[in-house]
Amino acid sequence: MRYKLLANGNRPIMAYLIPGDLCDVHVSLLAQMDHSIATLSPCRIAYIPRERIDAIMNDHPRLARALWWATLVDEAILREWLVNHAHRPADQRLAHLLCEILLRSKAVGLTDDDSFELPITQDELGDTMGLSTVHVNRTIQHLRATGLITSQGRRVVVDDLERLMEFCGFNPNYLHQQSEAARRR
Amino acid sequence: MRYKLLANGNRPIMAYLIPGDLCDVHVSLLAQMDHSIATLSPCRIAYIPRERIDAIMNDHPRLARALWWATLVDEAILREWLVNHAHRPADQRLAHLLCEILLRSKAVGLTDDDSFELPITQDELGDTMGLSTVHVNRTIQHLRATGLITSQGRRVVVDDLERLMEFCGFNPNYLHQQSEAARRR
DNA sequence: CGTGCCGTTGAGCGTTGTCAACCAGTGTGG
DNA sequence: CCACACTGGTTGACAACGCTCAACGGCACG
Repeated sequence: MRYKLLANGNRPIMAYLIPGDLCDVHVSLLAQMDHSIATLSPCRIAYIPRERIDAIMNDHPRLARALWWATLVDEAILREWLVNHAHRPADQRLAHLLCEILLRSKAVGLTDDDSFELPITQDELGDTMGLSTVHVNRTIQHLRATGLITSQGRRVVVDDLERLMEFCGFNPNYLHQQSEAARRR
Repeated sequence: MRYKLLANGNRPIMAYLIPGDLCDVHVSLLAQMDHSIATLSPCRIAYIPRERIDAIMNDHPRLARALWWATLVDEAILREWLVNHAHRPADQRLAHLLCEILLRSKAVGLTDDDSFELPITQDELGDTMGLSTVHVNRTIQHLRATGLITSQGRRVVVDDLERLMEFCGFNPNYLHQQSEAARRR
């Protein structure tokens, strides 16, 4: 995850990185890091030396383009989070976050029939959505009561993805998950 | 500004573009636009054809790098907005937004001794920060009463920037406004 | 002199936060 | 094997922040 530490004791979480995501191109381009990165579960991490990125920029314009593309997708996700945090009530906010995690996990083959492992505590969900732990808990119960999700321990099951997306106004286009062919038109 | 239109009638504003900002590199890289762009005041806009961007990517790695850099700064700003929207109360949220607009305007020479024109209605500020117009109004009055800002019509005057930044916990590092020399280290 | 936009104010309500406590599961050391 | 501590989830009561609804005033524009 990406996070910051605030003077008031809050620890806002600003992004979840799932397997396959680039996490740190910033380091080679920006002079200083403006946030921190931490793991929420055991991770395997590939290290790409700065010189390698430089070399790609110089000699491989198509790869450079792809890297830039990845940054633009991250940006799109951030914009959607912004919308989600500031303009939707807690229940839709949580539902929206779950939809995104489900679709992104699915894209890398980490789901099992619209159910997935969520290695995130309710406290961390609160830090992500700007809600208190208590309210996150009640919101989860609300979604369960409405039949929108089922959860056993860390496993979240979405029985009817269409309905969940409908509930929170989820439009997946911001994830830009089309095939490369479609992307180049 | 960048904005979206939601089914529930909201119109979240996700970014303000000030003179000199790139507004639309997305078009040449992402297959579809996931948000809209509109002007809040009269603007002069430079159009860069898609082929020109392609050419830069292929033949001018240093320019390509600079474009990518600009994207990363946009991303950093989005992250900070995310923090601001989800983790600060209304008064600090507004103060933080004003600090950012002031610093970004100052960087392009649009300020006059820590005062600047803000061509944004209270309604639009509400759409930006996820607050109702009424509450934005009361928040502005609160900042005025505390002596943190003065405003005459569209003009906002910050008498004591240090104090305003202190009030909202503003850390300007996310704007990455160092000189190019510092940036390359 | 109307019309419309923007800012302002008041009253009442609802969502969410805080505080405090309790419970279940898990790992640890005696 | 059993206390013990610790983490994460759950619940209740109450307060606060921010929203909605409704109305009004100033100002620009035609």
